[in-house]
Amino acid sequence: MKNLIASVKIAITSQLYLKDPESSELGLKIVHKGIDLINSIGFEEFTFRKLGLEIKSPEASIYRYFENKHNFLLYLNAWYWGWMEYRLLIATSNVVSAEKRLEKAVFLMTEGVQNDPNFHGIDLVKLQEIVVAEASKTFLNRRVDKANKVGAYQSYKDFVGNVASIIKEINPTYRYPSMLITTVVEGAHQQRFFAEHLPRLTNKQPKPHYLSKFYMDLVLKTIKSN
Amino acid sequence: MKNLIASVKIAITSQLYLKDPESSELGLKIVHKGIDLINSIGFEEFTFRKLGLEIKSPEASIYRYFENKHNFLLYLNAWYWGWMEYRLLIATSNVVSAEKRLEKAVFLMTEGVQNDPNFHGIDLVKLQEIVVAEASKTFLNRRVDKANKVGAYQSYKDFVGNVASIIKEINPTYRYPSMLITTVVEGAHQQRFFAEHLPRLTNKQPKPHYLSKFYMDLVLKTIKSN
DNA sequence: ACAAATATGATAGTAATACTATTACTTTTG
DNA sequence: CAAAAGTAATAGTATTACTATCATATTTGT
Repeated sequence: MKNLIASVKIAITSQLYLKDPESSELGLKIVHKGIDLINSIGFEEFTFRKLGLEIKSPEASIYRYFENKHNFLLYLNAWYWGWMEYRLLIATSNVVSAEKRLEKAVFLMTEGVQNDPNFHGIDLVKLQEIVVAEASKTFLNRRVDKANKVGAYQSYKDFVGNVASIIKEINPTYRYPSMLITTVVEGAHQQRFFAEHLPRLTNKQPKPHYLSKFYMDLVLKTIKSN
Repeated sequence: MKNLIASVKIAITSQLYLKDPESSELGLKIVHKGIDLINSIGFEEFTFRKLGLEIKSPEASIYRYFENKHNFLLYLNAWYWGWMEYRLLIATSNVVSAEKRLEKAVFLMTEGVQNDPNFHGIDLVKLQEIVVAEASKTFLNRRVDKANKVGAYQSYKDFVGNVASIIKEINPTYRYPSMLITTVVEGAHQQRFFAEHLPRLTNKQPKPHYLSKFYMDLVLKTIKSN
């Protein structure tokens, strides 16, 4: 088997899979084509049977990697936030000004992937679209506490923790950094969805980066005065 | 049949049901017990078969009122926002100061139902819990455009429109009122959920109304300066 | 008061989903 | 080169998300 592991590997708790999908060709195919399929038909319509037809492998083979489609979505979500942590690290290292680092973080949280659209063979544009449209389903259900216990949301928490410490640098007395960050992350996702489907619930602007500007303005005003 | 319609009726597009559930005893039972059941087992686990067992009526009878459980959730959501509009109207009428009206609106959007817990026989505390935990599923799916066309989100849009016009009164040049409001509404829902299940993603405080204070502060700072 | 319309109950049936199980074949590896 | 591990092929099950049919009960208009 050729080496499938590149220099940077996104670490994901082994509790989310039965067998590491990055350890075999079939596993990688499941992830890559799974992203394509969820992106094209949506998570509700997505089944392992359909994915099996796509990759020309039986449904049962996919079940050897993931217990069910919910865990597959948890896996993709964890991978996404692991990758976001990595991007945050790169974007902020060697930047002295905390405010500049915060700006980079907000940009990452609110804007779509642009360059670097492929990493470890994963289509990052599609993966991000999945996270925007489906990620809230990873926690808005009765399995959330169990999933949390096995570390399903660890990389998301770490990301939020990292941005929170930037805010603490800027204003050490500010009491709600995590609340503010998750409001921005989930808010930005919703606004992007609304802009496409329910425009009256948002205020789409023609100018580039209006979303990150809106949220950056909101964050700075909120944490600075008082 | 006795009169089931009280003085104020929440108007809901007839496209969301096959037969108006407020027009019969069975219909009301479906709605009341349906709220109880979704609240207790979650929307994924909820089926019309289970609800049928609860109300001792066959599954098929429920299908005469709602095409499927997704439309049932849309109906509950529409009802909730219709009721919120009504609450907003009551809370803001005869209040001269726009800022005071905005404060009341933010309070409604971010705090849990407290008094008035029963309206038309509907358990509003449970209904609100359902909206917090499940409402995003009403639009985060492939049927959103179809549902939007038949007016499923009308009362939510109206509510947002009403609050937006208060913001416009305070700052007529502010460009993102709807974006700001939906960020607050969806954000507050998420924070309440996080406080219970993923505490590291929020900053829960022991003091009362910390959520509405956080969001009121955020809104005022955002719309005022500049 | 009574026929017609309407609402509900009882029951059955179907296609698809979300899995589990078994056995056979094919690679990889020590 | 044999044992172990991975994959394919196939079949089977319980549940879900409906649809259909027919009998019975209730309401309604005249």
